[in-house]
Amino acid sequence: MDDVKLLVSVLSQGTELIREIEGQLGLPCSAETCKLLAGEAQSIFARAIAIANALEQAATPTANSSDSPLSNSDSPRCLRSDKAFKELERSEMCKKRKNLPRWCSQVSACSGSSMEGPVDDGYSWRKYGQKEILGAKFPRGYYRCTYRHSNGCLATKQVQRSEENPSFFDVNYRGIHTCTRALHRNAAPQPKEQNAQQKQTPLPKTQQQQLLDCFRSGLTVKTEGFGSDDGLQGSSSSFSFASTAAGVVENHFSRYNYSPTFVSTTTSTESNYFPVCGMGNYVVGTNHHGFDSEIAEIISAAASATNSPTVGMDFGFDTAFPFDFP
DNA sequence: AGGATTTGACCACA
DNA sequence: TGTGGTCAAATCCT
Repeated sequence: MDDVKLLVSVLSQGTELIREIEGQLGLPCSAETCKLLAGEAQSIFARAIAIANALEQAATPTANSSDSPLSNSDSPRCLRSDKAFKELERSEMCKKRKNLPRWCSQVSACSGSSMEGPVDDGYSWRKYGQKEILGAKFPRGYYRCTYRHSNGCLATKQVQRSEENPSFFDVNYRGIHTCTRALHRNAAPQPKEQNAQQKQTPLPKTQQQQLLDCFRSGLTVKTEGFGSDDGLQGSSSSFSFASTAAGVVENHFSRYNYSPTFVSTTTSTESNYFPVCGMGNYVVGTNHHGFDSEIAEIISAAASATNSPTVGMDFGFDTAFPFDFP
């Protein structure tokens, strides 16, 4: 039942956003704001779909009653011995994690910030482990959602410094945030763990706009390794955004392990983050084909727009990948 | 004092 | 049996 409440809550947030967009429509020069809000709304509704999917899975007769990926906090703990319960919980969690969507991204260590981790991705993470990985120069850090216990959010991520370029971090995300806190990250109490790299102070609207414009103007879309229409039919596909001004932004997607690779080398000391959370919304359940076709549309639009590999950002980057500047 | 991080130990899987 | 992922007690930080 908590899951249903969560779903209602998320949908309400979406409705709020739509209202906000409506309010913006009459105002001059609000197109960009509308786009941003639309992106946010899209992300929220994708989250709602994820929750609905999870509810459906939990409702299927074959599903274990405690198999809800959203909440296991209300399992009948009192009916079992603590140790037995923990063992059972562990094995159930193990099964669940196997089915969680995964995707990875590469982010830069924010210049001027601590080198302890990549830039904020908009969510609150709590570190629960670190391990030396065989053959790897740098240890891997294990993080889970701060609201794991309160909201049953199973999202986790693994952060490891890239060996090729130690100023970048390889971040592996697992699971989708089912907590609603992330949507209100500015309002919610933030953990102190992110230190300098997490500045939660919202940017003034104009500054947000500048960042977005700056990012857009410096982006190039390259289509790599695509034949024609069958570019996405293979086992993997990729395209990249290369920022000629500020650095490189790359995305690599594959059918079974989407790997959006965002590399931001913005010189801004303000926290910025790419919507890896939004990306996650596209790998919910079995919606892979929808995501693929969306990418295919984007790529074909980019390819047909011009023979030059460089196109403007108006092909819908912020629709497919809504930005969010805290 | 409460929450976050560290780190050794445990467990599942290949 | 080795390795990666997670747990949980100890410790740190605010």
